[in-house]
Amino acid sequence: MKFEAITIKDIAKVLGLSTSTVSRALRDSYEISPETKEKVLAYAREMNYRPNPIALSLKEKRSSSIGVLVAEIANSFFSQVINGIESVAQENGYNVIIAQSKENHAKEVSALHYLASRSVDGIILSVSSETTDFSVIQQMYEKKMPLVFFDRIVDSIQTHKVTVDNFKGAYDATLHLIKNGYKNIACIANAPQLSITSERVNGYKAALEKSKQRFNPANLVYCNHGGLIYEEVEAAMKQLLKQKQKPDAIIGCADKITTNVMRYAQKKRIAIPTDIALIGFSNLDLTDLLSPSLSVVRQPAGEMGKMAAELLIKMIESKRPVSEFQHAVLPAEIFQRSSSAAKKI
Amino acid sequence: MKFEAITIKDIAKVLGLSTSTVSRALRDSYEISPETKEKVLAYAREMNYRPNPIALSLKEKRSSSIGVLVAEIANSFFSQVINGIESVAQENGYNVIIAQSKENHAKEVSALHYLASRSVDGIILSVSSETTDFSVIQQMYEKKMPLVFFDRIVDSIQTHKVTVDNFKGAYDATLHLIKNGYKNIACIANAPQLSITSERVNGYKAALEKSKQRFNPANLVYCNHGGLIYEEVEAAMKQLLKQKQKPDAIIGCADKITTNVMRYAQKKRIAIPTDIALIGFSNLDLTDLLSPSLSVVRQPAGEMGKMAAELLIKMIESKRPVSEFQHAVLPAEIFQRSSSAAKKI
DNA sequence: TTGTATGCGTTATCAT
DNA sequence: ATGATAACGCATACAA
Repeated sequence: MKFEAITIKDIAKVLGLSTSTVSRALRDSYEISPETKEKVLAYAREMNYRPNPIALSLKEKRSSSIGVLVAEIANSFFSQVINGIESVAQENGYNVIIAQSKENHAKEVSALHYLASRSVDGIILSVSSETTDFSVIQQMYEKKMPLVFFDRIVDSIQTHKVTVDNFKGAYDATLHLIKNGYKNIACIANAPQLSITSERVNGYKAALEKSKQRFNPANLVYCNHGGLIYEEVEAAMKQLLKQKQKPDAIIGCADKITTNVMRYAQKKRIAIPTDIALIGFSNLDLTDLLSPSLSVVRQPAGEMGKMAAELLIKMIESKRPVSEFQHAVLPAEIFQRSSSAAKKI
Repeated sequence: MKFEAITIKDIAKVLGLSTSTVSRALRDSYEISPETKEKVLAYAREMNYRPNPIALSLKEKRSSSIGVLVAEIANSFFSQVINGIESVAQENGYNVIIAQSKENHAKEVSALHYLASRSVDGIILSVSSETTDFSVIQQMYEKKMPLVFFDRIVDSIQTHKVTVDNFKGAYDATLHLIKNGYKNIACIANAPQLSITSERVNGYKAALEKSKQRFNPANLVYCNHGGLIYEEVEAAMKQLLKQKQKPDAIIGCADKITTNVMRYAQKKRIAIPTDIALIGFSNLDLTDLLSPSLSVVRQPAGEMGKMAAELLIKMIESKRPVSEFQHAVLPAEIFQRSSSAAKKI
């Protein structure tokens, strides 16, 4: 049997006061005499009184908790985002409830219902790579659930959004390869329906165009599960490498795609970057140590989380419906390893 | 203004029934006539009625949420553990509330108070590397808050514990180096007050002893912040390398220590394993791709999380106080990269 | 079979 | 300056 926490009622009984008096004393109301106030405060401190947040939630019709929906917690990008969210939430007296979709639409829907049924005050989310049907999200939006998208956004829903400059990240990465003499650059992208995918692919294409390299559609392969499954990336690599004109470099458009390309290269004894160069989006801790095999496009994940949490909390706490929605676009950073150390370029 | 969810009272009013009848009909009570039941259920379904979990919590004195306290969410080991916890929690109708200590005792204490004040039904935790004073945890324990420790446990508190076989992990790792001909193996360990630290250090010492190698105290350095700060590991490396008898191999006893040793080696242009070998505890995704620079001791993090969550939920839901506490010890796995692929040894 | 009343912990409103 | 009461949404002991 669990320890019963002390309540206002307990304090009232012991001190021979009414619950309302105690409540007011604790909230430092002006209409309570200094002596009573002192007495109540002293006793409350002594007994380590803490207001019951659940009772408070019931009364205030808010739970002081925000839901976070990501594809996969055990993914460095998402865990870094959650890290940022948690720190801001904590500062503002909110708690963070985590749910994951595992890149699966059905799980995503059930997780959203789950969060809503937990009466979170708002939700920060990144849609699963599988999702093409946004009706559940749309529904929550219409029911005025405060939402903030990050990374993988839904264009058709008008709310705060936080993303990185995916276009520029991919553009810079491609240009980086071109400048280093690569002439036949392939791109393994995430699921085509994701906003981040088209942005990155467009950056890739734009860099080719600007450098007068022709875009070859055979050099662009999509991974519908975001590279989560190794076999998916393996198939993509096989497809790319069976061409007569084999690519001499690859852009990996997601964490998992990048690492699975490396895994494939290792398995097939393809040397990076001797046989083929690789630059990838990745937020893994070690990626800057991996070179010379790899250059890395790193997303400011913690910052994204913080910003998303700030926007959401502002949204929750504003009395009137928000009229102006922000779309914050943060810069990605490209890291390249020189002979000595990883350096930002 | 947020959408107002439908309540039992609303249903009762529309259907001309009392709230208790509706409540009972929804819970499929035997004392309600089939017709009434049908009517209520149909309307509830139509209106997409969901019971308010907060009201339920207030009534039942349980929140159906479990708190998780880790050092750092954005650490692959912890995020993998959280991943496991979340999946089990979800299955059992619990939600997961995250808090992090950042390896700081003051933050740890405040996070614990925070979770308790959020009236979680139980807490899964791994103590911060800084912590030497367990009085707050002890207090919660005495107040019957269900607790499950994982990884970094507190021996003096009698409750369920989930750890990996740290002794054997370090023992095997050391033996692995010895078998490969290393003669002067150093160990960079975590904070000395952590349970995992002494276990790993003991495994290291035992392997040396068994192989008739003398343990040299100068070859053992502790990192009080768990290697979280790069400078800490840098200092440890400098200390080790300034000896006349420089070590020819290093065991890194934590994720961050391992990667920061690599970072140091890279910075100082020390080749791994040519100049010095390294085997480290690490749960990073890429570590098995890093070789030949590194062998890795990997912890079954997801499993630990699942097991911890199962134990905690069982504990929460058992009516009587638990009499027998489990201490589950899971095996660690050592990975070594051969010329072609990472293989488990 | 159904309805009424009470309580979970808190605060706001209305007395006194 | 303080107390009594109602309300948040739900479940349940007790009446009818």
